[in-house]
Amino acid sequence: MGLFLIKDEPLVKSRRKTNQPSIETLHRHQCDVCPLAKGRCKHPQMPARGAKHPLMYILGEAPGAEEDEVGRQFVGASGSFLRENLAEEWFADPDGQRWKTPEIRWNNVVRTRPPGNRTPSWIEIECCRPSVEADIAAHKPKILITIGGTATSWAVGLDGITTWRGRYMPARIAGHNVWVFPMLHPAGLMRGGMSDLDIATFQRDIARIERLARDLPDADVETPDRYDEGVEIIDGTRPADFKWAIDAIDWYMTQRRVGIDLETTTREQQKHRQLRPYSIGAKIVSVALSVGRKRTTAIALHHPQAGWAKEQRETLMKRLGDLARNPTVEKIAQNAAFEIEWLAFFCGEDIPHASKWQDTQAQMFILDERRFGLSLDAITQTNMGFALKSLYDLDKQHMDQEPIADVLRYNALDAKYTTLCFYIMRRALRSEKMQHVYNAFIPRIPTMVATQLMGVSVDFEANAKLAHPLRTKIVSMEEKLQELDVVKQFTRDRRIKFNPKSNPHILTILRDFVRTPFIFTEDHRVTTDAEVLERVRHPFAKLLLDYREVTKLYSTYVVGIAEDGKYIYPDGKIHTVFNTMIARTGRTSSDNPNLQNFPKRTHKEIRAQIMARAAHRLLSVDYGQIEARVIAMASHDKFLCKALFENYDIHMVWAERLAYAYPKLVGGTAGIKDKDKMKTLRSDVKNQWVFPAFFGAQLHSIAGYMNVPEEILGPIFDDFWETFKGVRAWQEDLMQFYRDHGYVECLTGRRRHEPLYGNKIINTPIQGTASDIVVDAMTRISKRAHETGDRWLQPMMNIHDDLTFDVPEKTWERYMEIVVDEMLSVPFDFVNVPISIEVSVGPRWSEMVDLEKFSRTPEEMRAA
DNA sequence: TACCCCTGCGCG
DNA sequence: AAAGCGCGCAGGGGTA
Repeated sequence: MGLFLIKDEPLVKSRRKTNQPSIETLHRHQCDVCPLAKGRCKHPQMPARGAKHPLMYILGEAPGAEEDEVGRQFVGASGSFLRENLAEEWFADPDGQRWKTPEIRWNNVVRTRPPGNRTPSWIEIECCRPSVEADIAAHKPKILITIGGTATSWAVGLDGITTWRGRYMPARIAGHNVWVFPMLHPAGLMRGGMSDLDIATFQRDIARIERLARDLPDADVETPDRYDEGVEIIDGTRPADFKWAIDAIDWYMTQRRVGIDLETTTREQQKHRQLRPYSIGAKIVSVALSVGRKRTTAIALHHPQAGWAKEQRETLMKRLGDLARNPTVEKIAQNAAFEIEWLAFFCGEDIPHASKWQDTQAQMFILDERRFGLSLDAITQTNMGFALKSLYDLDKQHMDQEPIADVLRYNALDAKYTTLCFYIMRRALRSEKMQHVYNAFIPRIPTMVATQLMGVSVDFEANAKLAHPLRTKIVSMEEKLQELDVVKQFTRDRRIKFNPKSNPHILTILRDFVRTPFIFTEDHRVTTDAEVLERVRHPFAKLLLDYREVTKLYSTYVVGIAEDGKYIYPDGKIHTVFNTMIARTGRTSSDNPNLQNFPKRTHKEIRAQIMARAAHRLLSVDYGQIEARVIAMASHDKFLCKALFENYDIHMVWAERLAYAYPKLVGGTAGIKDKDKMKTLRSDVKNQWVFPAFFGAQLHSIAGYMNVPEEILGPIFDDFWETFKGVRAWQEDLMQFYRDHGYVECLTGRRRHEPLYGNKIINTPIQGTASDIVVDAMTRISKRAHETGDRWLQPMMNIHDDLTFDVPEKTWERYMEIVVDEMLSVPFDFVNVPISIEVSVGPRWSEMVDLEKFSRTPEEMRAA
């Protein structure tokens, strides 16, 4: 037991320095050793106030000046703000003094005012802890409202109040269980200027507490004596272990739902730092299966201390694969993509879609998509009142190096608490009426894994062909830069070599030697970005721009995918990760490497490195104008819908209006008749005016992007919004919805939560819904690939509105037909405009030829 | 050395 | 504080 640092208290980061007193000393001597006791206060050691049997216990940081003066908590500006926002019902007290209430008790983490209202120190907090804990335990509130970061950290050991506000979690304080509701501190809001939206968030947080306070069941916290309940550990060292392990797997095979967690490793010191099954020396170290409290089994696999014979281990792996693909057993995992990818790699590529997977991370993402809340720590903390992973000190990258007993117990508890949290969050999803959103989300996880497993082929010759000239260019440009007068001046003056990648160096040169004013922005910052450098008429600026262009290409897109590059696995392929729970709008993101930002507009040749397999073709199908179509679906704007039905070019209309009003944009009145010039202007209008405006950009910024005086654009802009008044009304409705609910919703029901500012509110339902349409098609196609056993139907990439496939060249048209049909069969009933897609085909990614466009109206979709 | 934050820039 | 939005990666520069 000694190996595990499990304590009967929430996590508290050790802030102890060697020369400081121990926590025990502070807890024992309290005020006698507290630095604040020596200070001059009117009301030191302020006792808690309020109800004897409170429903809610409000815990602040420390008394401020006014609190100290009066001798009561929460009477200053922050306290008044808080009390004003509490509902009347908590203040039945007839004298109107809003602290003598039958329901609320008030206290602070530190009961004596720190000088100057500074944040109390660690020592001061610990000196006060026993008395505050004792008061809470004595008065047994059901709800503990922690105001601000200090109080929240005091109660549950969690830092980052902005991450934790808006959630609630059970915690155990001196043996008494409470529901902790972290709140932003009003003082912080006041410092930040108290925007309407911030106040609204604060008020909604209070309203949530008031809504839940009476209805919540009593808080329940998992205590350490229950950790090992039902847990069995099989390491293969005892004679009966093999039969025991096989019987266990067979038993789990009879269950409806099984939690599963893998511990894995890859060879040390290799170039891939990720735990991916494609890596050199990749091994599944152990597996744990669980049905919750009743039974959890951890089985060693490829651990050096495991006692299996080779055949025994192979049998176990095979049996594990059978369990994984068994369609009558649903699997529950924390980040299922990880388990699916490893199992599919070692036990069979049919595994992703063979059975249903549940994912606690996905549950949390649907309930509250904020980042940092998705780890198993955060999930056990919010659901069961303790942080699981932080209880251990194991090297997760190399679990085969850790003692087998530690690995297996850690593995077991992971699976067990993942399973228990799954059921808790399932109830939460149901009560929030979000279960159907989660259900729709889940199939995209195996889909993305199937995509990752497929991998992307790289042409190393093409890579080398790009790398050589780029390297030469970079070297020669570096030399040229050093020879410029301004650079020599810099070197002489500062006595350091100029580094063209260093912004401070560049700024110094531009400011002191080139002497350009352009580096200073409107908002009093300095920048050396391309927009600025383009305005500077000096060879230094030009050369630097060119240098940035080639170094960007070389280091971001070429180095890593050389034959020995860090993104190339032993199979010679890229296995990019497609994340489903990173982008808060619900879009996918791609990393290691990111394939979603490979150059296309100016240096398409970089894409030559990505090629189809032998005798294959790349097939790309992308949705045309998907976001504009979603705006039409969301807003029902008559003009926009009509334009999309009739293929009417809305951008050119406004380009013409603008050209007449401000001919300078096309080089004078003659330019209005010049087709090329108007085409360029149309594209600017589209990207710098129409779409930004649909996404909430204001006249001021748009006039700025377009380089048109506000007085000239203004009247046309008003006409623009008169034409698209449906879009405008939708934007306003969205803002109102957000104000009412504290979140915005995609048309598919997925939500994004506060705090949200300005145009994020407008953008999220658009980007999110568009992504849902694409990913849903991707999932249907991926499932079809699984069902038909046709692996080439599996998508190879998703680039937001695009799905790319790697199909046999002889039959590529058949694949195109299937893909086109699926992508045009959008199953959502909010579709009210035609959907259109564009197909391109080529031997490699730089040589894609546009082929055909297809579209389908909502009526046609419903008929089919 | 590892980690964080910043700037800059690629894509949709 | 204001801002079309959403990402990932490279590299500098500072800190523990």
